[in-house]
Amino acid sequence: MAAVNLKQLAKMLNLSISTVSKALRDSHEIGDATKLRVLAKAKEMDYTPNPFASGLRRNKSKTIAVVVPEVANNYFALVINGIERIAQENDYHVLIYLTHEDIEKEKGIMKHLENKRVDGVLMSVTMNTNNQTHLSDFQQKGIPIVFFDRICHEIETAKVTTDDYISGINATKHLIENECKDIAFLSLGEDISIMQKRKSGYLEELHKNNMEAKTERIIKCGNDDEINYDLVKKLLSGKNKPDGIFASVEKLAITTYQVCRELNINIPKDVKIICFSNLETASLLSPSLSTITQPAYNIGKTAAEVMFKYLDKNKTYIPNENIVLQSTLNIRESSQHIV
Amino acid sequence: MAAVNLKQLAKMLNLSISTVSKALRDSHEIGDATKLRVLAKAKEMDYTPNPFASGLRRNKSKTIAVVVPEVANNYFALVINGIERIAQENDYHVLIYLTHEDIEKEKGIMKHLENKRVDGVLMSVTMNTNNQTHLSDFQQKGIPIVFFDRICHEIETAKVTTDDYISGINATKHLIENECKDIAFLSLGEDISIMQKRKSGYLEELHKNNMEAKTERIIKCGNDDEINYDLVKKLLSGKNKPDGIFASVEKLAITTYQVCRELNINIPKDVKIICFSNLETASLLSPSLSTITQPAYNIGKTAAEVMFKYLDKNKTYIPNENIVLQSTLNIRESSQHIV
DNA sequence: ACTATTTACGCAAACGATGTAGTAATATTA
DNA sequence: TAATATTACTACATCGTTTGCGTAAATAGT
Repeated sequence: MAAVNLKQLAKMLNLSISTVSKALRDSHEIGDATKLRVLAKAKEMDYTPNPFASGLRRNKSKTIAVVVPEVANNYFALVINGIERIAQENDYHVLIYLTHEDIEKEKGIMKHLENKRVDGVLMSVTMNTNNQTHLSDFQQKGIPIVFFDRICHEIETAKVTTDDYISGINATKHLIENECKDIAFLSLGEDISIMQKRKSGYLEELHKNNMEAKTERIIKCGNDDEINYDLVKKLLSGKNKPDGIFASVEKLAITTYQVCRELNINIPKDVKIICFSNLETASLLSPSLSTITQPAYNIGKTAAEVMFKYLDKNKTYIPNENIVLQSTLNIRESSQHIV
Repeated sequence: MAAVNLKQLAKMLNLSISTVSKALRDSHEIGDATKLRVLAKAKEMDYTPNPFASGLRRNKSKTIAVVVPEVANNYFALVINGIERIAQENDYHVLIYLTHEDIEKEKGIMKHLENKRVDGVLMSVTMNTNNQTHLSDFQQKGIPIVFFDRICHEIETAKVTTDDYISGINATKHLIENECKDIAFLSLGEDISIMQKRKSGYLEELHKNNMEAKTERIIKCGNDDEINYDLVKKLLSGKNKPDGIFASVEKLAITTYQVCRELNINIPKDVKIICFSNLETASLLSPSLSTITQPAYNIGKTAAEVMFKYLDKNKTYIPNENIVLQSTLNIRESSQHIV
């Protein structure tokens, strides 16, 4: 019942503690016969080393942390899936922390992690993270960070993102090709780089098509669904409403669907919609939702792989590197012009 | 930059290590003036205790594990959300492990956790967990488990579930009231208790209405989406098809929607559907999906609260307790008879 | 004034694993 | 055969905290 430790194993085998320890770690200092005896006994006794003792001694936690805004979100859930897969393969454990888009919570979490509880952190910052001192402070403590998607440019490390600028262009272009003359952009916050890029793509494509980029068409949504609902409702009320909507994140598209339902606005006839999304049921919605889909699972997998590449080498410093994966455009009914 | 430890703090303050340690833990053995000095210096130096050292010494990890089949699933994601909330409140950390419905992986994970890496485990077993020796073995090591939703009856501990039997009855009753004469039940595996209960409710209600419960109407689906697709396709092909479907989990309802789309079967005219689901977009599907919705966030919250109730008291043994929360029935288009 | 108690602190032994340095015994080489 | 190298092990200090015990000084009790 009670877990055996090295001391007890050693006594059983009439060996010293260090011999047992070395035998288990397959040290060249130990004879083959002894190694076999030790291994057999360890297996019999179901010995597994105490993670706190070895963590303390070796200054290694065999644990990484994932810090994300939320988990009840197809995108982040898939990312976590990918991370967990790689972590299991590397015999690592995964701690999860949710910021709920609250920068104060993010700061608190990073403070909590500073004491070497984890060997590395994979993270996507909150929509409100406009200051990175808590992140650079953290890095100073010698724990590496790898960012994905919602990255922090100012921090020197590896960053895994998707081709958001191109995707922004493509989505906008697609709406324009489907006869949209007045396209609104639903943004989540405005500080984070990913939003800047998506918006830049949108603005660039408008410009290219000699379409006016009106500031009132850029809606700064936030973390409160009700406020977002009102913002979108306001956008779509009255006669001067857009005929196309580019939602920068999934939940804003869902909100838009709900608003359209309330206001009896027909998608795609009255307004066309496209958004970034990993929604499984996008094709089953009414109407089916056109999406730019990020390779979420692979983003998680890649971020974790980069992290382990350095952890394996015991390198706590990760040089700047931008890994860009491609999103795919899935055209469905919500964005298509009906002839 | 480098983290300070007690020894360094002690030297700075001209105190012994133990005095500093006790001061920080607010021991009555230390004078108030000294406490203040220590606290101030600790704050100044940004001291935070090494979790491995104190974990080793106190045999406490301040960490719980969540073991679930998957995370890219609205239900489990919400549960994790609830758990994480309570964990943060209790100053605990949350490790996450995914079994992907693989019982061997589940066993491996439990083995990994046996060495006191965590103070407790919150879990939902895989659909294939028909044997609980790895779980009772785990419990024997003195680490408490709390089950939620996919519980293991044979293990004595606290279990948080929903009223699945009643929900099974209500869903079936609803379909019958909407003119269904031949209702199929899509099951996920058959071993786990939650499925038994949902199925029992279904069978009971059929019986009550003098409807035949044909075994070929109980479809045993599994973890492979393609196989499930074929099973459902077979069910809905040919003339002898059911006019009602009760899907025991969300993903099987989605599969059914996809099959119906391929086979040009009209929901709800040709076949009515209801399922257990936490899908945010249920009301936006075409047709909108009737669901039994479990209070996922609260399930996670409750399970975590029960766990901490015992962890706080340093009790590793949790007596049997069944906490049952209520699901809600959300009737939408997919299950309604059109007059 | 002398013992008993309280206060405020330090010493040192854990916790369990790891790794360096040391040591017998055997094997190799000049 | 003596000097050297190798093999196979053990002893011990260490990682950073916690905590039981000891103790000197201050306070209280008689």
